[in-house]
Amino acid sequence: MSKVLTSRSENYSEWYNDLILKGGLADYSAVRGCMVIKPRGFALWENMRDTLDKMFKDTGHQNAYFPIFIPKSFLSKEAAHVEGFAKECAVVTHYRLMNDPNGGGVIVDPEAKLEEELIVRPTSETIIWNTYKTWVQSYRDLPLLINQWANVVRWEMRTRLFLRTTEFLWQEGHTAHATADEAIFETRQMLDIYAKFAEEWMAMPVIRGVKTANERFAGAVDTYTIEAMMQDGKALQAGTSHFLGQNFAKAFDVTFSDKNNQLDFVWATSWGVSTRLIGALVMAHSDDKGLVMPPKLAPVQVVIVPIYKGPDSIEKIDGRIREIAGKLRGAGIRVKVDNDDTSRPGWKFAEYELQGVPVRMALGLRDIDNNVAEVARRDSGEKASFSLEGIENTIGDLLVDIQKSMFTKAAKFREENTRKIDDWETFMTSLEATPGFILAHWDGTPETEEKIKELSKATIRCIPLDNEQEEGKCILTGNPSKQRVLFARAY
RNA sequence: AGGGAAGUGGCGCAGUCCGGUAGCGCACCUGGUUUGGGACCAGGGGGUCGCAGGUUCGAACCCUGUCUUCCCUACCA
Repeated sequence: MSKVLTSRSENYSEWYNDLILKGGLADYSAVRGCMVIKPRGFALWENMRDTLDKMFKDTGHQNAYFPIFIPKSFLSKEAAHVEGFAKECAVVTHYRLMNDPNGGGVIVDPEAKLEEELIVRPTSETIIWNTYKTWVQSYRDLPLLINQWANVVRWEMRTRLFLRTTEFLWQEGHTAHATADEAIFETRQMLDIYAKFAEEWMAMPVIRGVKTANERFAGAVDTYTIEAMMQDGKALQAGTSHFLGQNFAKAFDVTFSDKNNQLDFVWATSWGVSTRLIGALVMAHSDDKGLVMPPKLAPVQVVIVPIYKGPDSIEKIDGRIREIAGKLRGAGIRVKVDNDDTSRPGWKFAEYELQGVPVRMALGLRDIDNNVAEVARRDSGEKASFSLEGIENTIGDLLVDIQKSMFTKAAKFREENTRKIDDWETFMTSLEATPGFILAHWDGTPETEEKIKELSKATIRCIPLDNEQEEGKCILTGNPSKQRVLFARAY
């Protein structure tokens, strides 16, 4: 057997790329920095999307859609916002091609220059707030709770499948409120929804926290984040929720009359998660055999592989398998039956492990005679013989257990790789030797944060919410500090 | 943008130093035997060697130019 995957310990980046490509989630595309999401990867995204979408709607949000193009002038209305995105925007300057008069292919028609260039949205705050201006007049129009599922483009220098691509899919929520308190509540509520999704659906423990000024979203007053630990000990920002204050309302002149007929600017939030979640899922759980999907999101939860012994057994086995698959589906389980006769069982076993299917059932004549199936769980690799009597309940319970075990395992890994450190030397050696999360004191100044980043490549991932207050001395400067913050190297 | 490497069937590569008309593994197609951990045998199809010039009787190989991609540094969901 030739080696299929690079091992985690050998080369973490290559391992990750192999998982995506060979696990069939995505491919590189003809366009630099962009990727093709393949059906298997997209099915995973759809499961994520549908789950999140329901959570958004359960909290009163509605979906809408805004244009992909943003007039250049919109971007200059909020100073910090431009600053943050200007360097990575794709710009549309022309609207027509023509045949090259000098022969050859087509060229941009110089006559067809746009009067005002259009930016391909890197995020939609500006075009949305320009619209909200016309939607909001009175406190009766508030709150405005809108989400959009869309693609955005950020012209990054270096890309990485799912984690950082030039174009990516995401959802972005944009809300408007009458009071700051209400907007802050919304910001926190959406952060909690993201955390719940990460932990209960992705089986990925996250730390909720607030970003420091340096790491804040361009144009936000406060940026909240969920940070997850990947298996190489690095941090990944998995979702953000921003309290935007009145910044965008002021930039786009969005005002409303309150009950006392007083005019005020609205208070805003925005929040988003992207296809990066797929990258997070892959890096958080997979092993050297391939992907490991949490049952709640896995496009296929159970694969049934028949084991034939000569052509006469096929009919007998297939009949029994259809029956079992029917029972499982009846119990709401997503089942695939692989009775493709062109590949052998051993190949299928390896393939579904690569794809991360949580449960595999193998069924041969031997099993049918004993009224059992061989059941293997992907997360631990354990195999056992299960009675076919009430198999739908047994498998249902098993899926629940796998979901739970995956979370427990990831949480344990995070705990083992999170340390409290109080001196600079240990901080540096620890980052090199055993990457992970470090809880350390910081004097609260952007300068110190910047200096630490420069020296160690570690950034403050967040100031955890409900953080324990504790007197201490800054890891770098020795200045007084009131609490520990979360440091890590990050993706 | 600065430094490093690579472009050869669908994928991964060898061949380049030393020029002689393209090969290996996987995948694919046909037939057969198989099927409880990535099967085996036999036969078969597919590449103007990134592109453009040049040197030469002759270029994947030498020379010049050019384009592209990947890796390492700064930004980011």
